[in-house]
Amino acid sequence: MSLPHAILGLLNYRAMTGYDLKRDWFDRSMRFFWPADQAQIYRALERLVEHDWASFTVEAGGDRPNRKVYSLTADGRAELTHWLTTPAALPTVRDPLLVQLFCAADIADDDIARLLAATRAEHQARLDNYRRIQAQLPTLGSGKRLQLWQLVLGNGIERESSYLAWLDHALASFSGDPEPNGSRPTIALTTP
Amino acid sequence: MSLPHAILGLLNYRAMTGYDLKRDWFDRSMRFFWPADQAQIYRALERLVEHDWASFTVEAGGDRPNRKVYSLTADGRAELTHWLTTPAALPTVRDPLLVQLFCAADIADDDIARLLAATRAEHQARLDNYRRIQAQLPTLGSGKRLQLWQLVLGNGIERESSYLAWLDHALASFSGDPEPNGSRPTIALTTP
DNA sequence: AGCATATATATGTGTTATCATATATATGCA
DNA sequence: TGCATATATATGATAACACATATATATGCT
Repeated sequence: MSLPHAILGLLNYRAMTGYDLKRDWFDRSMRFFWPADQAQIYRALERLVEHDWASFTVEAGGDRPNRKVYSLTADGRAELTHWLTTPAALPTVRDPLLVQLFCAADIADDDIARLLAATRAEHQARLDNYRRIQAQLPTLGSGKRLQLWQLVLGNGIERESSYLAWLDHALASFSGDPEPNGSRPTIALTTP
Repeated sequence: MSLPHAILGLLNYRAMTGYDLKRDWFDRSMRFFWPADQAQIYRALERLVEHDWASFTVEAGGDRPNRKVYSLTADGRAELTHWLTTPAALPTVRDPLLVQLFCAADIADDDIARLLAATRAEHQARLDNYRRIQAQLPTLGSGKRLQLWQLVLGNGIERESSYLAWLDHALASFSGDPEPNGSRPTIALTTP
């Protein structure tokens, strides 16, 4: 049930339409740690209203389509506070690359190295993107909110950095070249 | 479509029933990077047969229920090789804790610290479990297969270690105590 | 004797997630 | 003029995942 709660959390910042939620939050930031498309957002809003966690008022939009502006009810605010202070289940890991490696005993080292290199490029791109966002974060908020956003972004940067370090370790053992030493952080991948 | 391919990869090791797949692979190792329950496995096997990537023979099981023993067809072997050498889409990140932190501006630091500490305990347990498995891995395989399994497990260990480092950083900024220095690896969570 | 567990497969159902399409109007650009 | 894009909501369809239950038999434990 994280999507409805995520939306509660965003509506707590300000009252919004489904369109606003998607454009201002899911397309920009939420998608990096909880993606949802338009259809999911509108259906989640319906469910929030059913639970009486949110309500909406219709604003006739002159030339534009009518806007359904959603805001939290008292129940919704209580539910949000409860959810925000209750530990959630850990995310399940589901990584196709690990499945591929697990089953790759019959694949040539060269092919494995190519697979790793291609994956590396995508993780590097992700990390670069996170760093670009990090550079402009301070212009988008301040105070505790900024602190929290930096923390969340920091998780992504840490995650991708460590994935890249692991990929480099893996690449070193499947490509002909010996592992260049000193350039990368050493990681503990062998039995202690 | 990773689950059918994962099963192709396992059937490539040896011909098996759905029950074997679950008991010997999904319950033990696959679940750490591609979980699937019994219903999903049996339905995936049906799909493999439809695609003509696998076929089965029925073994009358005397006292036990009949066994449908699945093995790869030539097409299935070709499909597996192709999949194993083709880069897959990166896993989507969907982490409830990050949603909670992103929306936690109105929550007291103490409550945030409690949330982080509870999550920390679960990630620590995961890491401990990975390390236990790592210690006994060499008894379960050898050669290239062992090398690959160590690599996959190393990914989990690296992932959880780095998540813990990030959590410690986060905890330090939300609990009263100043961050004890020197005990933890420094991570780059501030703008360069 | 009764109960849990193991072997083995099958199906029903609900929830989430993804993708596509429908509707209606306004603005800006080539 | 025409086409893409933005504003705004709604729904249909499918795939993937999760959870529960059904069936049938054997063994081992208390």
